[in-house]
Amino acid sequence: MPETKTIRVILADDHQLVRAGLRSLLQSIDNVQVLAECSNGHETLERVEALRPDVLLLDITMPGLNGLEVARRVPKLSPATQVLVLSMHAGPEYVAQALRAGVAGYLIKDSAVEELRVALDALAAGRPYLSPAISQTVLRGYLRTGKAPADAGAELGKLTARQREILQLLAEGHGTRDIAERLQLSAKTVESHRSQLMDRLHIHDVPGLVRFAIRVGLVSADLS
Amino acid sequence: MPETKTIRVILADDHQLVRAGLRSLLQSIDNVQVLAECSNGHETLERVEALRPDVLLLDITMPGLNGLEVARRVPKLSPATQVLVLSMHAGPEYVAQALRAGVAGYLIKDSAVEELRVALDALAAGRPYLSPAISQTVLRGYLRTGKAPADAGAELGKLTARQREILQLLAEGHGTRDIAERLQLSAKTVESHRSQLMDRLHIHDVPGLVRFAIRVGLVSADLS
DNA sequence: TTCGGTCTAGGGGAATTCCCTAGTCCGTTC
DNA sequence: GAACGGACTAGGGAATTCCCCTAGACCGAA
Repeated sequence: MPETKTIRVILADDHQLVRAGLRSLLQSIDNVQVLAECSNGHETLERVEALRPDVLLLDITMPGLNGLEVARRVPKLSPATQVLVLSMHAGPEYVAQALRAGVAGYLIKDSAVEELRVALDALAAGRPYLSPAISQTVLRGYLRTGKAPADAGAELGKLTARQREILQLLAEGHGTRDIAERLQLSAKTVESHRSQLMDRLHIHDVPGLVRFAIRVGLVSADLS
Repeated sequence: MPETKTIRVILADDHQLVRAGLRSLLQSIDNVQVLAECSNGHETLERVEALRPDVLLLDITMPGLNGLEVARRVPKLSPATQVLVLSMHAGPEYVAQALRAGVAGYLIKDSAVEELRVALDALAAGRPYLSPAISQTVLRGYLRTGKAPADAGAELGKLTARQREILQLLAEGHGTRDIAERLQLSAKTVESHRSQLMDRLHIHDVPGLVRFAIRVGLVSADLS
């Protein structure tokens, strides 16, 4: 079926050049009309309320008022507006946060142009849209836990105290034997904990654990 | 004077959507011709060597082979090519790193389209270009310290190109065997590089390397 | 040409990790 | 109060990686 109806879009991204690029891209899609561009959260909310777009294409990382925060407030100002989040991150914690904020679509910045078109059509028709790359991840989380995967901070809460303790020491650069001595444990026990916490976080390499620990603030990147 | 000469550009950015947007934007500038798009470091180097563009428009954050690393290698492959870095960050440490890597231009993603045009013209004419927003910052840094803001990035300069490449892959979570396959090397060679770069950095554990890599911006803590 | 630095890679032993199993303790539930 | 599940502990054995040393090829600089 041909899309006869025009999709009215507001574009919000704090990077002017990226925004201009996206606008140029959107304008090349025939049934899309760009109503406005916004560069910060508050401006976005004003425009949404005034113009009532069909879709708000929204970057998450914006200064002042976060993209997610914007998404949470949109329904009150313009109930018919569907929010399509544009994010750099495919991690389940980011996706989950966005979904909790009530967004109808989640598109990774590393997506094909065709995906953008499909997503816009879906949202305009009232259907949700998730980037294929991430929907698997999220779906796996749903199936396993029966609910949305939590964000990074919450992931940390899923670990036991012992596991957090060992994760931190690990991320600080202490080896298995070292940790075992500090905690008066067998090296084998420390291995068990590491293995178990890796399973819980679904991270199975040490660098990944270190990045996670930094992300959730368990350790800082600038230790000696 | 009218710009009669066409500026031949290669566009490198790992986010497909952003890339498409920029391409669309570039194509709307009349004296610019986009020769190719690249999504990773090695591909970029190949294309640069093969196509010898006037300007390489280069995003810094790319997986596998860092944008700065790409910039460092460009002159050997195509001496006439000017590198125009596209970065989210205006901080002096980022700018300084880029300048040390030999880039001719530094453009913040939050720039006006007109700036992109001006920057391309400048580089094509052999003149350097810095976003006005950052040149103040850098200048202030110079004035205050009397020298380039060295900081963490300087340590990174102590490593060879190969070592930086392997450090990045390591910090991204790739194992020794994995890295060896990607770079078409023996696992033993990768071990050698790791060992040598550890010596140079005086960091002798993987978590420490990961934190270092994050600190200097070689990798981000929030990879999926 | 010589020299130093880089990139490559192997040998061999030490150390660590991975996968599996399993006992103890403790709080919750039926 | 007995059963159950989760947390914490730990070992065996195989696989993998790490560590230290050596060394050839190559290249640019002195």
